[in-house]
Amino acid sequence: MIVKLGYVAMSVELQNASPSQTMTFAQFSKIKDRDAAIRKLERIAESNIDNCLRLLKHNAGNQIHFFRLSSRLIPLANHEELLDWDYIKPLKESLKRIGDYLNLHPMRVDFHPDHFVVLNTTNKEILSNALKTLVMHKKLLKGMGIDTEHRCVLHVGGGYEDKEMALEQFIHNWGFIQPAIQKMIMLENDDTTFTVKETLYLCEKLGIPMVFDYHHHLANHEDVEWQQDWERIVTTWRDSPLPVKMHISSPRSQNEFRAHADFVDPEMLLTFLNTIIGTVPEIHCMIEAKQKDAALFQLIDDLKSRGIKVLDQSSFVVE
DNA sequence: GCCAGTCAAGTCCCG
DNA sequence: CGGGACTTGACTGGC
Repeated sequence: MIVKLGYVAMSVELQNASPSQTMTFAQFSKIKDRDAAIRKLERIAESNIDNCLRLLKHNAGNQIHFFRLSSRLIPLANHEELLDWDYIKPLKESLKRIGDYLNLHPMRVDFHPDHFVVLNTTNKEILSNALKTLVMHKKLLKGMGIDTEHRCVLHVGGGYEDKEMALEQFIHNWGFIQPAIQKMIMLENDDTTFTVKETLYLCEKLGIPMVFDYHHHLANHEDVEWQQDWERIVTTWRDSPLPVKMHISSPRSQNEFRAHADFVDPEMLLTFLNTIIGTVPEIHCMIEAKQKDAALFQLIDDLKSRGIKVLDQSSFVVE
C-alpha cells in the first residue's frame, strides 16, 4: 500500500510566504476611499496567491504531492458590504499561474473551509453565507483549472441539542444545494459533536466521501473501535476520481487532548496504517501538525530509520 | 522587536 | 438570553 503525506496551507521552512494575509473589515472601513480600499484587498489577495505558488514550488522541490490550500486567500471575499466586488477578475492571471504550475507538477490540492461554513443550520442567512463561501472556493478552483470534485472538506455542523435532528436538517438542506457545490464536498468526523458513525450515516445516504480523522475519533466516539467502520468509509470513495484520504494529528497532551501537537507520533500513524493494509492500494494522509511541513519531514525521517520503504520525501510503502 | 490584545466566523457553555 | 470561550493566523498598538 502506497502512503502519501501532505500538510496544511503554510510552511514553517519557507519564510514570508503566508497565503493567508488579511485585512479586517474594521481596517477596510477606516479607509475613506472605498476604491482604494478594494485595491488594497486585491493586492493582499494577489500576494496570497503568489505565496501559494511559492508554496507549491517548495512542495514540488521537496517531493510533496499533497497539499491543503489556504481558505483565506481572498480577505473579505464574502463580506456583505462587498457584494459588488468581483474579487476573481483581478486574480485571473495569478490563479492561472497556479493551474499551469500544477499541470507541470501534479499535486493533490484541496481546501478545508473554516468551521463557520455550516450546512445543517436552520438559519437561512447562515446557510446562505456558507454557500457563498463554497461558491468562492469553486471560483478559485475553476480559476486554477482544477477539477472541482471532492476538493472541500467540511464538518457536519452544529449539534443544536439534538444530533439526530441536526443530521436530518443536513439532509434537508442538502437538497437545496446545487449539484456543482455538492460534488466539491467531503465530510469529516469532528472532535466534539459528530462521530464517525454519524458522519458515515450522511456520507452513505448522500453519496459524500468521508475523510476519517483519527485524532478526532479518539477524542469523540461512541465506540473507540473504528476498524469495523473502515470498509464503509472506503466505500464512500467508490465513485471518486481521487484516492481515499484521512487526517492525522497527535494530541498536544493528555490535558489538551484535542489540540494539535507540534509533530505527529509515528506510532499512531503506523497503528492506523497497519490496520488498513490491503483495503486500499493507496492512501493520502494529511498531517495536521503545528510544525506543518517540518512535521512531515520529521515523520518521513523517523519512518526511514525504522526501515520502512520510503519512495521519496513524502511517500512510502507499508506491506 | 517583542508581547498582549484584537479580529473574523458560528456554536457552545455558563450564569 | 446575553456575554464570553473556543480556534486559527495575521496584524495592530504599546512600550
